[in-house]
Amino acid sequence: MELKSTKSRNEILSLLKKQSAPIAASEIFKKLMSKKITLSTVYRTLEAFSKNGVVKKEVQQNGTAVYYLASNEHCHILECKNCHNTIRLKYCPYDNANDRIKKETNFLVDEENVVIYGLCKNCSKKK
Amino acid sequence: MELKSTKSRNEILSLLKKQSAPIAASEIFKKLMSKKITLSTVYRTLEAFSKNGVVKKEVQQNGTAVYYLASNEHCHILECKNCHNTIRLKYCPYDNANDRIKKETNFLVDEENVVIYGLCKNCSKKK
DNA sequence: CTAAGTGCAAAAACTTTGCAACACA
DNA sequence: TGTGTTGCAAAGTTTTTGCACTTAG
Repeated sequence: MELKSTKSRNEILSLLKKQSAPIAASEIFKKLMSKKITLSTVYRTLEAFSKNGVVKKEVQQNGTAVYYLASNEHCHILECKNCHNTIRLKYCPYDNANDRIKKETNFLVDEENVVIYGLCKNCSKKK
Repeated sequence: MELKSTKSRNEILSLLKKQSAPIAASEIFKKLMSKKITLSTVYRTLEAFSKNGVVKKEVQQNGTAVYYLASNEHCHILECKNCHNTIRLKYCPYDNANDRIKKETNFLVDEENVVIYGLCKNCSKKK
């Protein structure tokens, strides 16, 4: 798997760099509409990037996948189910939990939700 | 929304009671094949149960949804990505993490993964 | 009786794939 | 030049929906 550099791939990569939260393939497709990139190319590129470790994929609770740059630092995003605003956490809230799981069961958690769903301050007040 | 008791619903409910891990709609359909229940009935029943709080739904990382009885006790299941064996946790490993998030950001986490993915003892050794 | 549930088939939403044309290294 | 990449259209999966018929309460 060589990973050639092409126009499409560069566009997709630089778009991903601009994102502050994971993005869906269809969104990428829409945002790069003017660049005439096919949806299948978007999917294939994202898959290639995934295999290469450049991006990570996460399937949301609505069933659609979102992608984000596999940056060096492991971080999490809180997304409000109501207003869809996001908060970026600068630490991993699950480190301790995963350590405990490891100690007690020898189970190695390797796939956490990067996006954590819930209600933000404002929206939880309203309910 | 009344939630009538029907043959199909009773079958699905008792099947759910037998499960030790979340199950997909297609699996329910297959297991109840002899009972002549349509796949759309399975989906509609699960949706009705969800709305009623009888079952919960979770979308896996492969994009398919799984369902489980909303039992009184909040628990988690560790699923090995390699061998697919499951371990049932009797506590919520994320309680502390969610408390901290709440304190620091006022964000109320309400949708955790019930199924946590990773590698079990044996499979993590092999790699 | 009548609102809710079901079967069937068709549609929807997202993702993958086959194949021929194309472009990077 | 040759392998990886792309476009296009078609197919695959899982889930949802419309409508006429049936059933529980």
